[in-house]
Parts: sequence; C-alpha cells; structure tokens
Amino acid sequence: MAPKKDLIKGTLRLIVLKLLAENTRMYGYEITQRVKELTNDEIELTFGALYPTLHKLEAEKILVAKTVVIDNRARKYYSLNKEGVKTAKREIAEYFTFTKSLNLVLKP
Amino acid sequence: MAPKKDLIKGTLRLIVLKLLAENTRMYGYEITQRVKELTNDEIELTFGALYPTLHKLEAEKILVAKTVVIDNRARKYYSLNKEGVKTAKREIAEYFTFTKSLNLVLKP
DNA sequence: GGTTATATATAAGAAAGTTATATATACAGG
DNA sequence: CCTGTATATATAACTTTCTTATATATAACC
Repeated sequence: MAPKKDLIKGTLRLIVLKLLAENTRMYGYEITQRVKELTNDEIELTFGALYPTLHKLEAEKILVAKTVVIDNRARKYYSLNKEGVKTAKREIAEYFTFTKSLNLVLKP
Repeated sequence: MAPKKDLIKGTLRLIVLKLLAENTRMYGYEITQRVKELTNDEIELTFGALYPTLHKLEAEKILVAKTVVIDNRARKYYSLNKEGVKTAKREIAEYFTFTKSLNLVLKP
C-alpha cells in the first residue's frame, strides 16, 4: 500500500502535539522521519502542512523555537511549554472521545 | 459533556456513506437524527455541512436523490448506487487503516 | 398565539490541508 | 568533478471542508 500523505484534517496538529509532549525538543525534519518510522511508512507528513502547523502553535504561545547550527546547517528546534503539554493531553483525549463516538456509527 | 458539533474534517463524508450503505434510502434530517441517536448525542451534524456533502456525492454520480411529499412537506430521499456502496466500503476501510497508523503515534 | 420539532437549502468566511517552488549543505558513487 | 540523494527550512497558490448565519415553510403541542 502506498504511504498515505493526505491526513484526515486536524490530525497533523495532534501528531505534532503528541511527539513534542513526549520529547523535550524536536526539529521539523525529525518529526516527519519519526512519524514515518513509527507508522511503518504509512504516514508521510508534508512540509507545506507541517511548518504552518508549528508556526501556528508558536503564535498560540504554547511552543517555542530555537535555531541551532549543526554541521553548517541551520536546525530549528521546537519545544512545548507547560501550557503546550497540557493542551496536548487535552486535545488527544478529545480525539479519542470523538473517535469512540464516530466508531459507533462506522463500526460494522 | 457538550455534544460535539465540530467533526474531524473528512469524517462527515464517511458517516453519510456508511449510513446510506446500510439503509436503502434516508433523508437529510433523518441522517442527523440517526447520528445523534447512535452516538448518544455526542455527534450533531450541521445542515450547512451535510447538504453540501450530499450534493457532492450526487455530483460524483454515486448518490441519487428523489423528492417525495409527505404530510405536505417535501422530503428528499438519498440513495447510494452500486458504485456508491463500493466507495463507502473502500473509504471506510481506508479510514480504519489510517487510524490504526495514527494510533501508533498517538497511543500512550 | 408562540415555541418546538420537522424539513431543505445557500452564502460568507475560516481552517487546514495539498502541490509546487525556492534555497542550501553534506555525502556517496561513478 | 559531477550528479543524485539525504538533510534541512520555508512560503505561495490553491482546494476542500468545515462553521455560522440566514432563509423558508409546515405540523404539533401547550
């Protein structure tokens, strides 16, 4: 099966929140690779969606970015603050509540 | 908990496909009530989203509509054709495949 | 007579993706 | 040395799909 690039909208934000809630810092490229690895190549994030999502979390003031130069390449690390971790937990819990309800309709 | 009106985008189409795949015909209002009932008031569809979704399936030629007058009120019945039932099965299967992958990231 | 339930539908706007494009370095193979 | 692949960030144009607001109309109940 071809790796799925198109997400059900709203889930990219959850993926980012989850990974950053359990890792003190990650950079964009790393997030895409981690997701690909965790899902056995099934989910491949696009940068055109990832960066706007990260920047939005930054605008919401629940994420902070820090640029570091490694091997002459700029690398931008993202971290959630305390509020961000709380947001992550809340939104992921809401997602599971929603899919539970949705499955009452979609289940065979 | 307040009933959830906002869906994760893309799931409304799945809900409609699923209900119409297992019922020979349903009308719009009936779909909203059935979903509310099946999910114990957790998911409430809005008409502003439902009707465009139904009309889109019609434009895709996998759904047919038939207006009937009952108690002096116009009622519009929607049915999937054979292709529509196949589409329903395929897209719902794809959804479950996707959420399975997604859960590899989101699970605690 | 007024509110609630039944019934369909469109328009304006927002949100969140896809696809295409731009830029730049490091490293391996031929 | 040159080329392709991997690493790395980012924006712009566009599309899809919702939310919210609005319009219209009848039936049933109190």
